[in-house]
Amino acid sequence: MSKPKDKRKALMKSALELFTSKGFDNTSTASISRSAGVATGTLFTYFDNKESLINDLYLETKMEFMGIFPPMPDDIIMTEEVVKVFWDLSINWGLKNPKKMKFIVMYKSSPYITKMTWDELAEDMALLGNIYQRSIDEGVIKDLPIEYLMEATTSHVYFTILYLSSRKIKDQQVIDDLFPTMWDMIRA
Amino acid sequence: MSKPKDKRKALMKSALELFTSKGFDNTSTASISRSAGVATGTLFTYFDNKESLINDLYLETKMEFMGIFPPMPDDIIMTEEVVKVFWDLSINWGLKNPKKMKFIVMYKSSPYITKMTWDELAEDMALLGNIYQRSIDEGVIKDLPIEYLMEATTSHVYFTILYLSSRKIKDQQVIDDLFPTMWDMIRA
Amino acid sequence: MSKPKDKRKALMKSALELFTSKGFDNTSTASISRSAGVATGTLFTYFDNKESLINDLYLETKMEFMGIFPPMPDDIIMTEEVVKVFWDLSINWGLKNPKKMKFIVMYKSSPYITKMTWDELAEDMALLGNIYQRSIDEGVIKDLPIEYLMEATTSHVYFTILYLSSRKIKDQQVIDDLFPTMWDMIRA
Amino acid sequence: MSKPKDKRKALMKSALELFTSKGFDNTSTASISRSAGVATGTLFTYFDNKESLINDLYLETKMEFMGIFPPMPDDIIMTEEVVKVFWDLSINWGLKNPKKMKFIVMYKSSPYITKMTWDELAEDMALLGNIYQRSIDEGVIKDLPIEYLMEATTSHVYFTILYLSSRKIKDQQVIDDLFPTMWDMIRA
DNA sequence: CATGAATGAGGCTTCATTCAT
DNA sequence: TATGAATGAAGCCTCATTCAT
Repeated sequence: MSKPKDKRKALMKSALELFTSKGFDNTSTASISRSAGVATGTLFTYFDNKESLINDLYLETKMEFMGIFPPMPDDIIMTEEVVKVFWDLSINWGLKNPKKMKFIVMYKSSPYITKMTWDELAEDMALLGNIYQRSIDEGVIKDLPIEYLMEATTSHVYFTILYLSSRKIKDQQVIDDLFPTMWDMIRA
Repeated sequence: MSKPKDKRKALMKSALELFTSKGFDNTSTASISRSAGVATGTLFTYFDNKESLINDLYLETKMEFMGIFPPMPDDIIMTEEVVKVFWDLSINWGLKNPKKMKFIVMYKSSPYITKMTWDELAEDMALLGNIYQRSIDEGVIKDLPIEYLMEATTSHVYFTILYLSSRKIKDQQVIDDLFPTMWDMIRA
Repeated sequence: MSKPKDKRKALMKSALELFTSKGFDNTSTASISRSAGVATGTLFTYFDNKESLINDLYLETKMEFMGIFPPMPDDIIMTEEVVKVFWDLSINWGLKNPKKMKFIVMYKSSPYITKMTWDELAEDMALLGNIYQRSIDEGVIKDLPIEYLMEATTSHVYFTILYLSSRKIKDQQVIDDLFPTMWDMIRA
Repeated sequence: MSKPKDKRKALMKSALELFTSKGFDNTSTASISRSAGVATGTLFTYFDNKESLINDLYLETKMEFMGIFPPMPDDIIMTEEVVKVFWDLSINWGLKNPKKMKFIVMYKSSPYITKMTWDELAEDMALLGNIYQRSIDEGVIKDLPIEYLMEATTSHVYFTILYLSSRKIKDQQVIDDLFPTMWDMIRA
């Protein structure tokens, strides 16, 4: 007797696997079901439709990723040490979860982003935005549009993870060595 | 009467338009033909198949982009001034050709890259690689893996174009202001 | 409600009907589905593709045909009486199943024969070959290449069925009268 | 400067080649034109359509085949010697023109036979029919329906040619050895 | 909740034929 | 006559989704 939600998890897992290896459109819902060991119809008892599955998968993956960051004091500023902590946490999570990382990137440049997801992203932005603003005010990072800085750093982190992943590099030393590209990019 | 190759051009144009707005898989060959004002079969007199159309479109777009860079002396080094020239040329072409830019990015992370295209890219890389190597040797940029530096800069340029495009910003002043994120990222 | 496999049977029946009346290439999968009263896609839940449908239809038809012959003692020889039994069984089955007969003939000269089917045929041949060899050794049939004799007789039986079918002749008397053309052809 | 009708001949030749190797439906008119070294449209200046080309090709091939038989006295009878002459002529022509032979067989069991061709065949039949009738009356061949005997012999000749062709056998000795299967089949 | 056979719209591609040059 | 680009109907097949069990 399988626990309730077991099948949902299996479907999510298969979906992640297949979407990242074959792309959204070359992955049929039937293949996801098959790979998860459930019937074709079962997928639709857990998700309204394929798009919904993709969005749910994104939301949960994103939440898992956001969960790795420790709570921050309200008045934190982006010093080199602080940014290095984020860098290490992000890169290491990405290297341990390459498919999840790839999925997040794929999703963001896909036509599946819905309004809901956009709102969700905006929320993240708002929180982070404060930190960036304060850091600019303190003169520790460049005085450029906040959105630009946020997205540029995010983008650079993703890029670095993809670079290391594809070369199967896991050395902390390398991660340390690459950090200055990040920090110099934004520091004042 | 229409000039020869007129239809081919129309198909290319429609394809660029539709692929960038709806994605490769959500763009049917029929919709491309319709949008180009030709019969469904006509597309296949100019391209063997959908994949072939995508590859041709990439190759021609890439060539157009590469064509904007002036010839360089063999012993050129990546000083701030030199990098700034590339930055300006790239960003401005990207802003004038946002769809072409988007298409290039889309293509590179799609499953449509064929061996031919990979070889073509490898060639580009080899040429640029020398410049990076010399610059590292001269101590003007960071001593990090060449591939990392090349891809990171490329990625950052693309990101910046997408950022500016989506906000319809065309100011040279802004482009100048953002340049330090690029240069600081790699300079020694 | 319909019994399981009802649709498969209906598809097979329609396929036999259409293939024999219009040929393989002038029969669309859509027309088969329509004629069977199912949706276009349904055909493909029972058969991988058109070729597969044709092969399955052949295999099942061939098995049905082979099933009409009684088990033979291992040392049987092709005397006139024995050959007459085969003649009667074959012709009568052919007259009762003219479409199936026509289909078997069509299939054998089509490009749809796959390796599997060839192997299957080779097996039949091997079994029959022994009988022919023994009969030659005993001097009851002509001493000619076994393959020639086997194929010539098979071909003559098919021809006779087609001849009688197209004229709607079912008389046992006629079948008896025509038998000597067969027997004289091969007897010593 | 090519003679008029040169292209027509080239088209006929390519058509024979392609039809016999790939079948009617897997041979496009474009491929015939290409193989004949003419433009796609040119085929349609010589033939109304594909079907017409097939019929013309059949008619000409059939006439060539019929032309190999020497004129016969009006009161000829099918003695063993006479039949042997037909057998030798037919088989040898078939072995020298395997594609033409194959084409004739293909055509007869295809959906391309039109009324015109049927009429043409009926004419042949009428002429030959007299010979068969006289031979039956003289008691030299079996007293069976004339059409049956005519078609059975024709069919057996075709079969033998195909058998020998596919095994690349050209020995006159073998042809002689196989003759009794033919003669015994019909002789009284 | 789970199943999986069934649906049918829609996608890619082929090809006989036409027609302006 | 000859050309070959252009046409668009038609073919095979896929797949998200439904629904009776």
